Amino acid sequence: MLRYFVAVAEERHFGRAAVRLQMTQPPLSRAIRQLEADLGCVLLDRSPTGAALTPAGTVLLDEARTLLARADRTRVKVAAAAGSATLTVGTLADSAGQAGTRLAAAYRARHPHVEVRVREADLTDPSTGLRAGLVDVALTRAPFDTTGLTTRVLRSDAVGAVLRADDPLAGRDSLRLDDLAGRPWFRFPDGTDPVWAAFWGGRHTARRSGPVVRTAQECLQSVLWSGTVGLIPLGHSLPEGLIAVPLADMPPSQLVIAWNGSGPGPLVRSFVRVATATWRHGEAAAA
Amino acid sequence: MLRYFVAVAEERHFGRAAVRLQMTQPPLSRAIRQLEADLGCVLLDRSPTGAALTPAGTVLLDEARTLLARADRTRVKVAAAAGSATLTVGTLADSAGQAGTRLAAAYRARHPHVEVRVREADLTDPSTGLRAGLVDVALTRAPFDTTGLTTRVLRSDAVGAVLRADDPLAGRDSLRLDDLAGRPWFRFPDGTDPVWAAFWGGRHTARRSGPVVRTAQECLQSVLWSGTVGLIPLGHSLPEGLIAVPLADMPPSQLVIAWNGSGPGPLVRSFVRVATATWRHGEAAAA
DNA sequence: TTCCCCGATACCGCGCGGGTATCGTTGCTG
DNA sequence: CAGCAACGATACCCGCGCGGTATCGGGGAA
Repeated sequence: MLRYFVAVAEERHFGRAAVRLQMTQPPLSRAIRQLEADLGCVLLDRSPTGAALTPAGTVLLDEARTLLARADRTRVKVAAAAGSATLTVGTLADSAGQAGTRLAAAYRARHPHVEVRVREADLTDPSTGLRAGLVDVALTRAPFDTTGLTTRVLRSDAVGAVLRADDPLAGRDSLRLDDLAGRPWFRFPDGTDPVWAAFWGGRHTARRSGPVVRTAQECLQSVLWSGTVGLIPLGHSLPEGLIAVPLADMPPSQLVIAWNGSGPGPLVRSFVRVATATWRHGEAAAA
Repeated sequence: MLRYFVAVAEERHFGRAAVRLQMTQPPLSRAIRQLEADLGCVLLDRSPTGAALTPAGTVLLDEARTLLARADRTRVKVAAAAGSATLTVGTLADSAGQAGTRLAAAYRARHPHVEVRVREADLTDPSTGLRAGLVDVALTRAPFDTTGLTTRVLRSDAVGAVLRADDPLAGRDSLRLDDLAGRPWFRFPDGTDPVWAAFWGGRHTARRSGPVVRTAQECLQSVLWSGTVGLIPLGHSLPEGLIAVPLADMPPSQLVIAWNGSGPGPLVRSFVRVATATWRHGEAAAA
């Protein structure tokens, strides 16, 4: 609230202040009116050319700067008193995409004093790492063993088959798994097959032989080098020479955030919060 | 938020702090957890015997007290810079009831520097007073001429007929206007009859003769002294010897807050806010 | 006089801050 | 040691408020 006022007072312009605050003008106008009602006096003189400070507004601007600065210092002092803090994030190499970058930036901005460690993981790792305490929170893709964990779906992507550009099926705009029958398949790392089998139900996909893939990139390479079937959530960028065709009868792939169910600490709670917000609002902004 | 933390930290007990803050324990617990997530560290050690401050919590308690004190001082300074302020409230003598007392207290608490003037009014006065600028905001009863005004209904009361205890109809638990046919009636002050006539539609109630009443109290006295029909919103306390019987075919009487439609000042906005909250939450609390 | 710019308003949807009901744990006690 | 009481946590619900988009009114400038 006070930040809003400071922005408007410094810009002397509601529109520019809204831009600075990364919001739109109407709610900002309303917020300032509410602040005025709360304090019981007019803070700004509105005019078609902008806004000017009243005497009361001038006083408040000074005080608000002081208060906000002091509040920031308080955050630092409290963090210092709490001692060093560490958060270990487990992540599948490319599962988060560019929103993951925004998440990292947002979280660092909010908790500058927290040392964030990243642990790359394969498909089996996130859940075991969480249970073992090696990882505090994980960004990964469903399905995996969730016993004892709390999860939240961040986004859901349709899955496509990855084909070489010269593949006879490459021109189709939609495929079914049956179209890929007989082609060589890949395997997931040890320990994940049962989960995937359950997830896919009767779909005859997990095989006893074939190359083991841990990430989408390995899966793509496998298409190029081993000629296996490739699967990837749509929207990922593909190497030259590969094409993704939507698979009509594949369940969507879910990007999931997961953490240990029992008593997550403040850092984990905050991380989940920021992550949820990042994917909720951020996806639209990125589009 | 900070007030919540200070309360818990001082009480070292969530339940007692919730009482002090006039709220319940669960949302308070949640708010503290959010604060912890926001700051990225644990502030309180919970135990079955209460809550103890962590080092970070100790630091925050001190800082929070300073910040809150400074914020209070800021309110005062801003109000002083704004100069003296006056709000004139127009009210029908007894229309607000005891919730009006709570409203006055709440508003005074929020704006100690504002001089609130009260202007008693009769049924015609609030709307003319508002338009003339004699009154900033009015608590009155519908209907009245609302052209150029903004109104909000605060509560709605069924209307009853007031009878002397020895009246033949006094034993009934419900009446219709026809039951009162032929009885002497009262008049409203000059200028209100057209509005009331429109409000009541075909109901033959406004008469050319009879005593003029401006408030419910006068209407009651009229019953005692002139033997006229009396009308009153149910729930008001009645003098000895009078009884109110619900009138089935009378529209409910609405307690209304009204103000000048064009650009209400901060004080009026705040008043409307506080009044709305008072009647929304306060009525249940008073029951 | 026309256009344009700025702030205000109207309206909508979702998340959050309130609420109630209930649980798990723990320390006390008979 | 078993039962209980107390405390904080959780689950769930609801209404308000804060965000958004679309649009308006009203002064200045050309």
